[in-house]
Amino acid sequence: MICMDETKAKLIAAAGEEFALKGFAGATIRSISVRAGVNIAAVNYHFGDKERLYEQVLLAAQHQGEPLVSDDEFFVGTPAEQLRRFIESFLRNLVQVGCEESWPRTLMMREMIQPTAALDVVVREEIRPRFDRLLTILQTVCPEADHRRLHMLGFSVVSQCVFYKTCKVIAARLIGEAECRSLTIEEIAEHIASTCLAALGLAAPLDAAGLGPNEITTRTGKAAGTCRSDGGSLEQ
Amino acid sequence: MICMDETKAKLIAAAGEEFALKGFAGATIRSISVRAGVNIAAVNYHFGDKERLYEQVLLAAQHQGEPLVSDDEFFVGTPAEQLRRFIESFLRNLVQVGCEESWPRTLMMREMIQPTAALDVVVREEIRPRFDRLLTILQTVCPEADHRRLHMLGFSVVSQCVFYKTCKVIAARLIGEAECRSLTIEEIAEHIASTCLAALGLAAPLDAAGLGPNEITTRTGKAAGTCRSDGGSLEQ
DNA sequence: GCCTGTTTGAAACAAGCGTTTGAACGAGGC
DNA sequence: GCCTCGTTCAAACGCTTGTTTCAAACAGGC
Repeated sequence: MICMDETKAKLIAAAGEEFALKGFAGATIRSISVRAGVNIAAVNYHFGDKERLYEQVLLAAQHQGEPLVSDDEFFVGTPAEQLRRFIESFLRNLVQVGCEESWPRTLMMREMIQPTAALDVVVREEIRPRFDRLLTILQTVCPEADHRRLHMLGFSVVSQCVFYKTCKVIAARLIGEAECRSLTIEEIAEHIASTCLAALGLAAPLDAAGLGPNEITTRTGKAAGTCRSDGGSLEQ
Repeated sequence: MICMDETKAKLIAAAGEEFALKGFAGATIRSISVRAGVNIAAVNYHFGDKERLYEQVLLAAQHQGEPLVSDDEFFVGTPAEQLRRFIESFLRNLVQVGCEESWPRTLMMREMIQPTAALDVVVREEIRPRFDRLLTILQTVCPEADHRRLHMLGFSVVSQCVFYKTCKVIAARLIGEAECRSLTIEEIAEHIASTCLAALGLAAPLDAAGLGPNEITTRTGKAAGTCRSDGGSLEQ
């Protein structure tokens, strides 16, 4: 009884990376054991079999992100400010969890293709609370919208964030590895936030918002007629 | 020499579904052969080995979607109309290709997690041409935007479409299987298009656009100060 | 120091994998 | 009719997989 918990922890960490990298079927308990630096039999001794190891890995991955802040901490400032904060923390949480190319989120992507029972748990305990809060923000902005519309609005917000995780390899091939790596979380968050706020009418439209305040009224004629009298400042 | 091409085609179709469902490592050439209704040895005879079968499947998947229309056919109407058409055809192409839960797109999702050399080919021949056209539309709308901004704008558009494929299982768990299935491609496309157009200043903001024209000026005070004098009609 | 229960180690297990084999099959040319 | 060539088939081949085994190593209680 020297270091049972240490062996278990090493196995879960190694298995997380292996499963994320090669998938459940592709990863072997031999390669996992080697990566963890423990004996093959340890998997069977501590977890029973490969499948139960995978379950434990998913449960562990679930708790790797930032913990949910309290409602009082979350709903401060204007809806626009809340949305900005939501987007930035969501984005940050997506990209850099656990590092090693964020294996908990990669595992999540695999669950989206081939869901197991663990996905329901993660959605219930991690994803839905955050999504409900987003819906609350959106409802204060669009009190007339029905459920379907609110849901699609919520999807519009999260989809733009999730994209930079799920489609990263394609984005890199489209705009080049260099430019893709040079995009900071702050820059992306700022873009997504101003896009959503502009769509919701809480900020000036995008082509104007991207410029300095002095240039906002000097557009070249495309989309003429749209009002942008307030120069991109946030309301409320 | 009875039906060699037929056997190859059956194998590729069956392998596509199996690889999409279980991944490269998870699918066995035995299960593929059974699904195709051919002998196991046919895989080795026609393709050499499992890996080269996978390559052929990806190449075949690539040509399953709608073919690229000509520039003359694509760039008709106002930029707003072009964007609407792009979004709807892109969305339609994403969701219902090849049916059987769109295995070519599912295979693509697996490539995003574990890219092979085939991904570069697909990006070069299928994805980049479409993305470049989207950028062209966006550039006519935002002539002042630099490359980085245009790229992020493009990502904002495609991400909202891609979401309904990549994150479908989570979306279904969030809003319920019933509501998720009831969302039509037309409805989603309309939502995404009006979101993007509103963000770009080519349409009225979303909360207004979702209502009838007579209700647009009677909002309840949230986000007061935003201009919506033109009542949601499209410009240009 | 010895016993007890827990944890590790190297080796072996059956099962399933991708792949190969060699015979059988069937259509066309002579 | 017979030979040839491309294709299919059932069976077998190694090899790797997940899993099990059993002896050795270990800390703590007496």
